[in-house]
Amino acid sequence: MEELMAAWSDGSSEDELVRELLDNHSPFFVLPEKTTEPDKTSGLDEEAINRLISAVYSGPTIGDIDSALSVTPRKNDQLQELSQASRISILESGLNKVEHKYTLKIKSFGNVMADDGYKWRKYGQKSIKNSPNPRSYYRCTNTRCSAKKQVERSSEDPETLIITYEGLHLHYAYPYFLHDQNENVDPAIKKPKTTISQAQAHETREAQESPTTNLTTGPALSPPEDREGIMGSQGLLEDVVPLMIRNPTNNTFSNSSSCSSYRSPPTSPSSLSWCTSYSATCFDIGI
DNA sequence: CGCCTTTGACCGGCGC
DNA sequence: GCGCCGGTCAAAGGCG
Repeated sequence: MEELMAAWSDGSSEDELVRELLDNHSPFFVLPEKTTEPDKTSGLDEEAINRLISAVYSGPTIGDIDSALSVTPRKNDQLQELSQASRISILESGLNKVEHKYTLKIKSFGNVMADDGYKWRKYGQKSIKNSPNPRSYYRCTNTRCSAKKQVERSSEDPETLIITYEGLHLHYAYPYFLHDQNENVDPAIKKPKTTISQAQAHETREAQESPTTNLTTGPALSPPEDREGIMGSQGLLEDVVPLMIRNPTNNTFSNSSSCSSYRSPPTSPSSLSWCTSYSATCFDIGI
């Protein structure tokens, strides 16, 4: 895993990934058979890929987030409204971007936490100057994922968690690219996979749900049942609020292909889905 | 026994 | 050069 991460940290590997993306017959990345949008079946692939390629080299902006959150299936006006609400919630809830990192401030209430579906491995904890609270460092356990996050408790408000999200949950895009999941998925990847449709529904719902239900209201973090099925407990680490933003339909790789590629991680298909997740109980961050 | 956290060491960047 | 600081590594131990 370390080797893989290291290999991904240099530009040549990134270029390699881009080449993989351009190769429709790559064993790693194949184009989705079809998009969920019926009226756009031809001519999409090249355009989408081009957009994806450029996204590999650029990071998301607040505007991207805004756009991504504004996109919902057109057929569902209710979802559209929900998405708007979510968007407002997020932007008013302290989501900030600083140098390829997204910082989120949320209130934590007690120790009732929900897993966000991502497995994190803690790889460090440091005491921070001018703060009584330590900061914890987590990396996504998926070997093909560059996502990291830092969690610390605000020195001003002990109830506020400051989560800095960095990188992408690359693997969430893989169902769109893997020709045969059983064939190509790294055996080390233990995160349960869902089917494309399931993953899509999962992410879409969370993107719209969590900001309103969790970010603004804080308590009552009871996770949807089906979430438990695909994530499993993390022991000490239980993630609280899931937030996945993805552009679900109208052209698979639209603007929200705002994937951050911090430093140089090759985050290719991650353009499809980036997400923030934040977490930690008091115990979790060592308080 | 394998996976995870803990925790001090280590490293690189930066300011003096 | 030196020390500080934030980030990462990796050995050791814990736990299911």
